[in-house]
Amino acid sequence: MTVRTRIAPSPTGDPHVGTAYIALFNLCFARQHGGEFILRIEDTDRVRSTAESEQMILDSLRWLGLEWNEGPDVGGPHGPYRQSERGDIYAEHAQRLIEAGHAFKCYRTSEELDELREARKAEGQHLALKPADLALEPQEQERREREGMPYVVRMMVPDNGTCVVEDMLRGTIEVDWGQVDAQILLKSDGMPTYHLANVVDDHLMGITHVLRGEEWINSAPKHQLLYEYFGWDMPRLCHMPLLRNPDKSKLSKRKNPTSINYYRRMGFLPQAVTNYLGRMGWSMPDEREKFSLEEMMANFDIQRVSLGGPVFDLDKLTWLNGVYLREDLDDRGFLQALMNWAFNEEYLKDILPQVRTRVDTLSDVAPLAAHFFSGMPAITEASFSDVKMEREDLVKLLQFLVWRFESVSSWNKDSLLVEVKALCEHFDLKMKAFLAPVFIAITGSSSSTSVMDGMAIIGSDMTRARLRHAIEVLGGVSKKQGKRLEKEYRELPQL
RNA sequence: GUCCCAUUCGUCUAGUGGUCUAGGACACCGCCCUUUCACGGCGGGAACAGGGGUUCGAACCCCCUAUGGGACGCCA
Repeated sequence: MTVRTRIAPSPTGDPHVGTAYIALFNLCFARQHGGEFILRIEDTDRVRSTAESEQMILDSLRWLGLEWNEGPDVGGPHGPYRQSERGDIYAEHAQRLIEAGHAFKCYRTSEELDELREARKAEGQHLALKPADLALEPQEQERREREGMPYVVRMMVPDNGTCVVEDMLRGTIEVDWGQVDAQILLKSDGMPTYHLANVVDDHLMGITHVLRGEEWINSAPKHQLLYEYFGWDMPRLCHMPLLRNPDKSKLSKRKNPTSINYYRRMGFLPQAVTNYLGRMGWSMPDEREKFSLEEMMANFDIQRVSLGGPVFDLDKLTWLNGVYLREDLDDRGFLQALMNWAFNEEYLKDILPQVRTRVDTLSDVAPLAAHFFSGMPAITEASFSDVKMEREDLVKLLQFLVWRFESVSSWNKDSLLVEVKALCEHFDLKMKAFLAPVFIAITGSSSSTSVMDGMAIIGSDMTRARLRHAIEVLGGVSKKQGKRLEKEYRELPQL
């Protein structure tokens, strides 16, 4: 048995807890059956993945104690789709489908596609674009081909009938082919989409089981059809429930800290995080709350996965972490954990330059640098009383900053400065005035180390979490207010 | 809008037709322990979404409704 999961790198390289969650279940499932667990990072867009962001993801999975196999090199662009010496296996396979009449070149422009979709929507119909909808008049097709216009390769899909897909947990899922569109297989730049790449290299790598997130259910018919077109055996599919925010929506960084790095920085023990993830939608046969990865693998049974999307509950994770700290560590172990966490040369070397020039005695260091070693600062609305700004404007400023920070692709001082400057301009504030409330939100006091450096060091999730915390302390944003702010934010000129 | 998936305490869950006046955990509340605060111990409130079937019997099987989520990209 060979089980695999694919992970999409995030632009910041921050590995999502959802990624770790899926990886954990893949690993347990594979090990339980004595199989291999293959992890593949993929990014056919090549906008997210850099050697650095890839490394960050692998590092944090390793930190959690998850292990994986490389899997065979099937000759395709591996990982972030590097070009292979052995040629482009995806283009070759797409060509095979075209020759067999299972795929076709589509010269439709994106404007035309928008129109088609608009028309669909106006009719109140389903939105799927079928091969027949996309077909051009033969002369037009020929013209565009002759003029070398860009094209994509799409798969043929039946117009109607029922597609039956088997899921290991959900049983039979039936989808009307009319709902399934003529999926793009090869983009106009020649790169494969997930759908093609996933099928082709899973087959070549001998994958027998695929455990992935529930959001892929709707694509399963396309994948199944591709296997049929190629005449290959299809791996068994299993769609795991999605981790949720407290409001039940799909776990997102907009509403929660979702990065493994946040939990690491926050001082959670890797075994506690892994254990907690293992309790999401799953339970040990004896229902115990605390178990190691080994125990989970030994007792694993995919059928014990419950399908309701579990809400990620920080309180319970925190409690569980406390249990580990108290029960599993003696004084020595605790010290070791502390050193592994933050009291090590690697972390301290980033902080010391911030601190050295600002102290007169060594005993000044701990209070001054406290925010590098803590979670949410102990602040109240009164903490902001020296800032000459209305409460509402304060909230707006912090909220806008959070939103801008959400899209920062590479978390370092320079890119943060770009965001801050942009907002200074928008609010017509000097940098100093703008940063005053940010300072309090991040460091918890009105005098400390450089806040820009501080944010760079504590990382994106911790920074956003503290800014959000400050917003809450200031009374939060009501739904109505949030909508208004969002509208204003969207109208900001993008830089 | 269309389709798909789901639905047991506020949250994570046990439960796969009788052992369910529904069990455990987090959170909350109370009491005990304690020179404070924690930890720990004991206890409490708190759920089968609703309606129809099937069955001697339904949290469990079927149907409908409701609610929630997901998908509908030259993202993954």
